[in-house]
Amino acid sequence: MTDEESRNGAWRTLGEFIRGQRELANLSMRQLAEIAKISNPYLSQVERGLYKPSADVLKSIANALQISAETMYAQAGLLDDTRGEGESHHGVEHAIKLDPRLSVDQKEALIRIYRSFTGAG
Amino acid sequence: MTDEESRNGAWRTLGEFIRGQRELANLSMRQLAEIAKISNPYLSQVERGLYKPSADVLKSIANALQISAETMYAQAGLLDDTRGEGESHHGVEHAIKLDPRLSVDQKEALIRIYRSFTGAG
DNA sequence: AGCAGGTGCTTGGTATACTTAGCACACATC
DNA sequence: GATGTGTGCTAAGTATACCAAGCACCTGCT
Repeated sequence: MTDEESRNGAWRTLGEFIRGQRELANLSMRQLAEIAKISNPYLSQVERGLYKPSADVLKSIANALQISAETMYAQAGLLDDTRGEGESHHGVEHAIKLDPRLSVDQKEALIRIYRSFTGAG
Repeated sequence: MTDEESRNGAWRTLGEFIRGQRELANLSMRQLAEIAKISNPYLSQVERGLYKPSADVLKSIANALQISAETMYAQAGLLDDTRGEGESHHGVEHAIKLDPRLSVDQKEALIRIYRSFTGAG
């Protein structure tokens, strides 16, 4: 649910944004819905801010409108937070955390060693 | 859309990814759920790949785990991933090499350990 | 006047994301 | 042994994202 923002917040403008992009691309609801593989009534409701589409659908729509998914998520307020505040300077730690070849224990070990080298922080 | 892939595809690994990050952060399900403002049973189901969380929830979890929403979406396969995963195993070594806080010896040590963990190649 | 094909929107239902209550097991402390 | 607190998981319900069918309106055609 995440608060009441569900209905008032960025989702409203997201619908307007989609409608704008759709009209800009000279597509009817049915056309866009067809391409994005969603139903046209649903698209209608999304554009009027009645529903908040899932990221799946969002990506599909972005694709159909030939804009990046990132732009879409940004408009949806899903990327907002201060651009990687906590992690931006953790190049090594971040890379370690994301490495699928390492077990959790191995990650912990590596990070511990890394921090001992850099003096924590 | 996402017919069978809904349950077999990237969503499975997303759950594993979340679980890994959670354990790495030394958080229990209830703790993480508390921070991310979702219920712990739901988190359990997400981690086992039974459900695909909405972008909203995904962002919330990412936030709670102190990783960027983008990384989360990339893992979920929701971002036309142009980057992020390609660096998966070169990522760590590369990040180590680029870190200005590490001495050459320290870099060599870390990389050696890292390779011993991954079985090198 | 009629119908054919376009537009966006409403209705009613299904699938699934998500929650609250509670189970089953482990490890303590009494 | 009992009691309390931790863990993850199950069951059953609610909320909502999403779809198929169809309505109301407009425009052009014959």
